[in-house]
Amino acid sequence: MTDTQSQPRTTPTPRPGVAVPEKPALEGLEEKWSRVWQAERTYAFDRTRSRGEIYSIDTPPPTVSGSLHVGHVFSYTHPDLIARFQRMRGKEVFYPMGWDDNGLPTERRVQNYFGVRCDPSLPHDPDFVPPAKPDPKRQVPVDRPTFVGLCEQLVQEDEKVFEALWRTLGLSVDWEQTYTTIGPVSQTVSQRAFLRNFARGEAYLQEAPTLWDVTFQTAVAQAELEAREYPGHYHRVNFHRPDGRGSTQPVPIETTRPELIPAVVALIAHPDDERYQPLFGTTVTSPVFGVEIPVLAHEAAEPDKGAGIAMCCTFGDLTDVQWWRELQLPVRTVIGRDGRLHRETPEWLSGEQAAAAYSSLAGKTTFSAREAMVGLLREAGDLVGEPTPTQRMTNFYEKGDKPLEIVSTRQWYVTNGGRDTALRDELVARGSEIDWSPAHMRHRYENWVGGLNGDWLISRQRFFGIPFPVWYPLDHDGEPDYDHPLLPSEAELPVDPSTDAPRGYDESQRGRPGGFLGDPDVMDTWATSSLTPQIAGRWETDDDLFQRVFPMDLATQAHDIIRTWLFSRVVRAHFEHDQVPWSHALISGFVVDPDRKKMSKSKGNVVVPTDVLDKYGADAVRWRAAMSRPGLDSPFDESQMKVGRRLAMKVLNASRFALDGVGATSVDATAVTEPVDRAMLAGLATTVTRATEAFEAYDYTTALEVAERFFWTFCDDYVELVKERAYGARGDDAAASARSALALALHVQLRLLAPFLPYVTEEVWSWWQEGSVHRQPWPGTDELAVADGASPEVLDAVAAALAGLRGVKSGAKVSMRTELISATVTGPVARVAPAREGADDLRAAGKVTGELTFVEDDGSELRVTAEIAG
RNA sequence: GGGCGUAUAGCUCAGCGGUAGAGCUCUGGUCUUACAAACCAGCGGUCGCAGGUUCGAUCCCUGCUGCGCCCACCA
Repeated sequence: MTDTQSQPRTTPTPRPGVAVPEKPALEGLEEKWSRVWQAERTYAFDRTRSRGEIYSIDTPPPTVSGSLHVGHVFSYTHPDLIARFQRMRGKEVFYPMGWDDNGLPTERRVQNYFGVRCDPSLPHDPDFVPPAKPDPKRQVPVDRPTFVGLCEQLVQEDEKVFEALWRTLGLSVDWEQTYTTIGPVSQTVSQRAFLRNFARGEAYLQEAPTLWDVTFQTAVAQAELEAREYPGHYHRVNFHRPDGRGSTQPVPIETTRPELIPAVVALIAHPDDERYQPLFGTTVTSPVFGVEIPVLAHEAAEPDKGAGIAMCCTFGDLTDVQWWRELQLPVRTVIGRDGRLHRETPEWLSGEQAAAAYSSLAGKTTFSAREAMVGLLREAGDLVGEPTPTQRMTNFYEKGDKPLEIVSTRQWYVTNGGRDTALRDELVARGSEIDWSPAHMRHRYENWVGGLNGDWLISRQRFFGIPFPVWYPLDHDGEPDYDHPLLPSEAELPVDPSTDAPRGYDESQRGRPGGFLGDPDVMDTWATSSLTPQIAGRWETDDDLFQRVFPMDLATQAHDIIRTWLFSRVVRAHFEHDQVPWSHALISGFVVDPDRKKMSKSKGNVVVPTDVLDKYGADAVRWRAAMSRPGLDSPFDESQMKVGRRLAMKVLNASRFALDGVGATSVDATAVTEPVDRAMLAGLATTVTRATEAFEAYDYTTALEVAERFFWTFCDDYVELVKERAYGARGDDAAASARSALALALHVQLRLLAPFLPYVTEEVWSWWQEGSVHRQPWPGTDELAVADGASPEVLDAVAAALAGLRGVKSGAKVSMRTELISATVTGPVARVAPAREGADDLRAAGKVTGELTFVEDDGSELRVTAEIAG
């Protein structure tokens, strides 16, 4: 990290024709400088540099079809702060940007925007024109290639908007290094990684009960679940003992989902539950349908829940899946992929009465079927009492609004430790190889990995995604052989099995007995974005680049996607490269509304970033972003934007004073002789050290705080103290000292502030220096060697004394220009002695025309008395 | 129920073993030729509660309480 320290230092040599505007302003700086940066390729990545000289960054590809709020702007600013610091430290920064355009959010947006929906069974219509007036309630069915084309068309528009926003914000991304998650590079990388996972046994195809969203009609993964409160009713329902066996007493159970009674396969109670022990091993019959099912014992049954005996259906919840698997129960599916009960009467309900009852449920949604079933139970006399309302937690797809069902489907999985303890331990251990900011975010990672209960489901029954590079041979009956998939070679990638034929076949054999079937599914977007380091680094297509940037140095993201994006990248890099994908993870918090609620479109509390950027300027917004520390949520408060804007304005004005007001444009180190000047530079050296240490520790907030604090003191105290002298009030030598110190201090401070305020610092730099401030070396204390041996204490003490003089005037309610006939500074020797060294500056700044006396005593602080003229 | 975080001035947050800091707000003042969308000065806190360790705790330990986030919870 320190190997960049030896590069040559710039010195404040003014360019010919220093030009300072009469009235500097913030307006227009974003457009002016982002244009220059693009034209000059200021942030272009030089790929000839070695891995040790490169600093590479993996940032989240934003969902381009999603809506943006200020939280995104904040969290995207954070990696830029680090990127700019590292670049100034001499690192060649690899800072690409990706667009996440693949997946369901884009499909949804296209459906609404064009008023269409995808029907993959339709033949391709190359002349399709979307409806002129989209009607979201009557979406026009379109074929899959057309639908994908519409998606591609729309995301291109979205991506332009995003790039413009990021450019305005001043992200120092190399815009020649962009990727999209649907583009050919991502397709090739995703398919290649998948083929390798498959070859190593890390990816597999399995028919199994799957969490299923009935709205989008796709499987979803554990990481996409969201538990929400959902209203329902407990129904007490009688099961019966078959005639002639033991007691005729009914067996009541409680259920919130009576519509699943036709799918019941067993009643289950805890093995130690004495109430039900006599029933274990016997059978009961279901109400209404009269299906005979066993009563079984299992540890997962909880005696104090409901009636203490549960009805197990295939499948009502994840516990049902566990029972079905462990007790080897049959599958009796009644709910279809559309969330409705099957239209045909299931074969196990063959009895006349059962079939008749089922016919009143067939084809209904779960909601309607539940109502109908309650009616049937009531008629049969098997509903005990009335249903009682309850609120229960139910799993939803995070983007969906109906509870998930569990449907048995064939899906692709990637192992992630959810079913393999050894792998889980390895992946947990990977978390410890990452340096986390803040450190406690590692617990989130470990918590999530430790709690996985199944492998990673990567297939989705959707359209705008990367297809699986897989076909299945069809036997003579036209049945697919899923155990022997046909795979392309890596050289053939990318492939689309819905339009490409596998090797050894031709298109005419698609769907024919003896022919082939393309895998209809696409990969989930996380399956692609889990490979962003490989995509950005051009894994396997540009090995030279890849070895220079991978593994990366930094991953930045907000804490909500540790379980998805962060973890999935670790999984992929673990399998493919046997290492972590980056050494450091910087986790942002959220920007929340003033009531500390998460911003969301539905709550209507979203702050639109373009509004605040227009109103306060990019530097102000970046300042505010930098003030929110890693991992901490931060309430949005518009008044704080003003503070950042004030700082940016102050940089312009103070610079104008130094450069134009007193002509402090160059440095003569030998001229810096005045104690106050040397003290200021000594303080600046301390500031440089502290800001650098903070940045090295990824603590950009502290780096900003120390630089900013120094800058305000510099403006309010130092500049005020030396102003008269710099104008020449005490002769040429004293003025030269002040001017050199001012120029040097400005030169250093512009660079300290450059990562945070890229626009104003660049603007000021351009007034008097060559090149971009963002390509200058980060300041070092060696540049301030002129202050060696000096102590900041002189400036501190003189500034305190000046504050005392101001206090006298403020108390007397007179102008700061008012002259003082006499003044006395009293205090301990440790304060008075340094104050005395700046006596002349103090006299000038405080307008002390008469005697200025210093008195040492035993007091702990400086005290000032003064006599006002007139 | 489990995990993590957090509790400091009206607000947003620093500090973290030696009797509290910043910015914003608020109050009063100043048109001081870099800056009036500025500047100067000031008011404001028994550092969530209860124990413990220590010569001494806002800071360390234990417990409690509040708040936030993540996970689990569909009988």
